[in-house]
This record gives sequence, C-alpha cells and structure tokens, in this order.
Amino acid sequence: MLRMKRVTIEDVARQAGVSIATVSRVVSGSTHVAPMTTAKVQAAINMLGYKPNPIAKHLAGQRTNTIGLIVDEIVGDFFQPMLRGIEQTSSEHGYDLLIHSTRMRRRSGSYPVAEHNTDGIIVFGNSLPLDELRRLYIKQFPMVLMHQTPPSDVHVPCVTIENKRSAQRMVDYLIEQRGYTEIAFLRGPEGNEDSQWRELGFRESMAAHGLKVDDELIGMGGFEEMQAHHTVTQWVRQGKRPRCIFAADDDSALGVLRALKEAGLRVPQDVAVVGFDDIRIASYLSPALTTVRAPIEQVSRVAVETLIQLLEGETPQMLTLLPTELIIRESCGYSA
Amino acid sequence: MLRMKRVTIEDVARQAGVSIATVSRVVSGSTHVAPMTTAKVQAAINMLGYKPNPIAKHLAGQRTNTIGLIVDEIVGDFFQPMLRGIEQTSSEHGYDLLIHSTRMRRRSGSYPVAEHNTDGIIVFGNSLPLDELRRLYIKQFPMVLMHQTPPSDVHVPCVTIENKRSAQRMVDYLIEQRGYTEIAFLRGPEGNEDSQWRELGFRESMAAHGLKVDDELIGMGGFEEMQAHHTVTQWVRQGKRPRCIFAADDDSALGVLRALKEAGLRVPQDVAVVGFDDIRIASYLSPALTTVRAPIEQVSRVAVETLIQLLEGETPQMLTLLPTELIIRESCGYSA
DNA sequence: GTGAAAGCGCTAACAT
DNA sequence: ATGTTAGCGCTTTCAC
Repeated sequence: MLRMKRVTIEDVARQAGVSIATVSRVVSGSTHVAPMTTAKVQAAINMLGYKPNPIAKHLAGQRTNTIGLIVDEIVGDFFQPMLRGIEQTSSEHGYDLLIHSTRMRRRSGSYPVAEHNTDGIIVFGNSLPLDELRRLYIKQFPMVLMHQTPPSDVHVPCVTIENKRSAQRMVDYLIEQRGYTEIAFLRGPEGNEDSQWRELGFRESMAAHGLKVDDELIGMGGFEEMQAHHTVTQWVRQGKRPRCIFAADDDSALGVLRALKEAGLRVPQDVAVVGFDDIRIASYLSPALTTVRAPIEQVSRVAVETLIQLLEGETPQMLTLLPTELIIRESCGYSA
Repeated sequence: MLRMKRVTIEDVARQAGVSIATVSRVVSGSTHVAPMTTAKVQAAINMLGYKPNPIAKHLAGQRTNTIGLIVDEIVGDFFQPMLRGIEQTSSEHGYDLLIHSTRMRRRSGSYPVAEHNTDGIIVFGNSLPLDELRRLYIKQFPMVLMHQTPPSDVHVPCVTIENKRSAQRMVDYLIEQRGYTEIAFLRGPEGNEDSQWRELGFRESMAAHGLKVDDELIGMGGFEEMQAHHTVTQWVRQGKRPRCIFAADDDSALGVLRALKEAGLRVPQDVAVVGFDDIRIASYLSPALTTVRAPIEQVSRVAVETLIQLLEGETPQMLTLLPTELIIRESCGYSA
C-alpha cells in the first residue's frame, strides 16, 4: 500500500524560514525560542498540517511513549474493567497502549511486546514466565505486576487487592452474622495467587473462631463453573453436605449453585453459597449471590500510575493492596 | 530510566566479519546469502543476543507491523470476545495490536492511533467521526469497519452480522411458532446502525405476515437496562401491554424483564420477551432469555483478515455479513 | 536564540 | 553474493 508523502519537519522549517532544530524546539518546547520565531513556526505548522512522526521521534529520542499490557488470555468478566482502566489511564497520561496475550503463542521464543516497542509494561497475573520476567528485571526494564506478587529476587512494584483480608471478613460474617460453623472452600487453579490468599484468609478466620477446617471440604473449583460443579456433585454423592460453601470466585460459585440445584438442595436454606469478584451475573441470579466486590478497574489505574512513576524516575510504592467491599445478597441466607 | 546499551546490527556485522547489509539480509531472508555467511551471521546473532529494533525498522521500512483498533468505549459483554478475536488474529499474522478508545478524549484534535503508528486500523462502530474517517480514506490509509457500514463516499470494507435477517427470523418465529401478533420493539441508541437494521427486519417480518406495527409500541431501549426499564414502566402505567417485547439487545431486555417483574407481570405468560446478542447472563436468568447469538469473535477475526488483505495489496470483499443463530429459551414462551 | 550536523538502527537501492 | 551508502524524520549537542 502506498503511503502519501508526509509533511515533515523539513517542510515546516523551509516554510517558516528557520532550521529544523528550531521547529523541533517549538514543537517540544524544550528550549526558549524567540516569540516571533515561534509564531512563524506555528503558522507554518498549521498551514501545512504538520504532525510529528512518532516513530522517528522514538528512534531519535530513545523512547516509544507506549505502555505494553501483557495478559494471559482475553477472557472472562474480569477482563473488560481491567482493560478499561489501563487504557484510560495510559491515554490520560499521553501513552499509547500495546496489548498482547501470551496464550497459545510463543513465536521464536521472544515476546512481541517488550523493551523494543514500549517504555514499560504491565504484567497481569502470571502471563509472563519467570525467566522472561527476570530477564527484563535484570535489564532494568520498567514494569509493574498486577494481581501477582513478584518472586523475592525480582524487585518490581505490584498492585493487587486485599485478598486475604477480604476472605477473612467474608468468613467472619458467615460465622458471626449467619451462624455457620461448617464452611467448605473451593480453590482456584493450582498455584493461583489470588486463590491462595483467599484460602489463607478463610483458614485464619476459621481458626480465630475456634472452628476446625475439614480438609475433605477443601475442594477444587478452578475458577471455573465446570470444575466447581463437578466437585460439589461429588461431595453430594459422597454424602458430604457442608452448611455453607465459599467459592474462591464467582464463576465457580455458579457451578456450585447448579450442582446444588441438580441435587435438589435449596440455597440458602439447605446450603449457603458465597463467591468472590462480583461478576455481573451475581446480582441477577436467584438467589442473588453474596460475594466480594473487587475494584478491578481501580487496580488497573493504580498499576498504570505506578508504571508511569517508574518511567519518570520516581520511586513508587512497591506493594499496593486495594480494599474490597462485601456484597451481601440472598445466597448466604441474608434477607432484606 | 536509563536503557542498557542495545546490541545493534553493527555489533553483529563486526562480530561476524560482514557488512550490516548482509546481516539485514540474513535476518529478513530477503536475498540469497551464502550458506557459510548465513551461518556466521547466525552465530554472531546468537552469541550477542541480537534483537532487531522494530522502531528503526519501521522508520527505514515505512511500515510499523502494527494494527490499530479504535473503539468508542471499553464496556459491555460485547467487548471481550471482540478484542479476543482481534488480538489473536493479529498476533497469528505477526502484527502487534495498538488499541485506543475515543471516549472522553480528543487531545489536540488528532488521534493517537492512526497512520503514524499503524499500518492500518480497524474501526468499531462509529468510534471515529466522519471527518477523520474521510481524511484517512482520502489518504488511502488501510482500514476496515466493524459493525458499521461506511458512508457512501467512503469506500472501505465492512464486516458485520446479519442484523436484519436475524431480526426477521426472530420475529417470524415469534409469529409463526408462538402465535404472537402484537409485538413491541425497543430500539437501540439514536443512529445506531445495528438497531436500525434490526428494526427493519422486525418491520418486514410483521409486514410479511400482514401484521400492523403499532408506533406507540416502538420505544427507546438505548441498548441499556435503565432506559429500557423506564420505557416499559411508562408503557405499563399507560395501560399499554404488548403480548411480546423484542428488545434490540440483551441489556435492554434485562431492563424489560425487571420492569415487568416490578409491575407484577409474568414472563412469558403475560408478556413474552426476547433480546439480541446472547450475553452471558441470558442463559442464567429465570426465565432464561430467548435471543440471537451474534458471532462477535468471528466478526473480529474476519475484520483483521480483511485488513491484512488490504495491507498486502489484495482486493478483499467489501461487505461481509456473518450469520447468527436463534437461541430459543423460556422467556418467549417456549418450554422444553 | 538559532543553525549545522551527528546520530538513532535499520532497509533498500546501487555497486561490485 | 556481498559491500557501500543514502536516507527514514526527529532530537540533541555543539558552535555561532
């Protein structure tokens, strides 16, 4: 495809009767330029409709003015608010956004979004393998992690939510306000950090109330409707029937609800169910799902702001934990 | 932030004892290079860990290897499958993805994602004002429209779904299979093209069956729960009670369902409701929502492929209409 | 305050 | 088959 001839800095310089250096100065505002000269240059710029070419700027200036976002997979209710926060904040700060999903690809061993085309990146969860993370860290390439803390030898800022404390508060509520003593927990995927913290919060609350955690009632939910459904169906078949099930995320809570319904058990009368995330469906279910609302968009915003601090040479906070909100609805036994 | 000294093409050339041109040839594979030389260069590349700098490549080569996506707002259930399709397809073809939302911004009158940093763009809906669309078109800048046909003077490929035909089929079903004769229609936002085609399909089906469309029963849904709720609530207050309501999208169908419930009307016994899109919630509602499933991810894939054809100088299809699927659930009166 | 000129890292003629 | 070199459009010393 042929590209039309662009208006370059030279055209402007010629038109204004100055050198390209002066035009550059006027455009960037880096050095003082005589008011008259500035006016002439501005006039030429407007007349010609000059737009600086960012690519050339990047080559010369050694920066791209672009932020990269690396995610595992573009999927789930989680994704949209996350991207929204990142895009908006980047844009507000004048950065472009390059996005890349690492799922299913790994062409030639190198990642298409990294130091060569961005000034810094935001890494969601464990979308980047540890060795790549280390490589970038050693190179001192600016990056911020979201929803995943870095390994101890990688000293990079991290923004996430108060997983442990939230789970703890939820379980406190279930025990203290609803009077449940037998609570099952449905884990997220193997190694998922969010899930680990939530489980820890669950266990600490149970312990703090002098309640025993029955290991038979710690199951796999996989942050997935299907897996959770399977686990709970098995429980029911084996005669295990906890009074309450805490699913580590709302998607698995969906599976729990379906499994209970199929087993002829009523929610919340027979079994109470709570989730985590407050996905959109949560409030539309009947009974509506009690859950924890995570400020996903806010996490994104803070992540971008943290990265920009890094880019500007400031020293950002290394760990940011954003607070959540308990959303009490009918599925836990509450009624208005 | 200081950047480490990069390994450049010159370092490789020196190390391999050849010229930079030869290195460039080996890397790009553009011209035949003697096997021995190739081997030497490869060895040097590996040894030094050389990575070509895309920015320099872009400046010199006049292309960015990047596709831009322009959307209005990052919001809704629609967004995630759309982006997913675009990201995957771009990536599969070796393109990076730059994304920009035009909502709420318009810094310095120029758009941050356009001809200066991409080889071509995909424009969703009417996220780009007409004058900008024209400007790019006149410049012959490669672009493809999604879910919106271009104005007649802008000859650009467009990919969308069979809106009219789908609506028609839905209404055919409602009339022929369910026996409804009085059907209301809830429009999308003013000027939204999807909605216009859907309304047309609705009207044609009604006409084809010799049924009158009552203009009092054409209301505003705005592709939004709130607006739809408001409209239907007004209808009920005014004693209008259509036997069936066709909401132009599922979000508005949600508002319809809520309004009817609040008015004490049963779905589908008193009023049947159908939507369009098949958002995730649709199947979880009770009654589950009858709707039209749109192949959103597929539209994205085709849009990217079309753009790439354009970039490669081929002549793509100018209009692609992807078929949909009727999803019949309980809200229209169907029972298994 | 402003101009000249040296890069930034690479591609693509043009030579050889 | 390979080397030489002129850009790509801009930023940034370094002089004047």
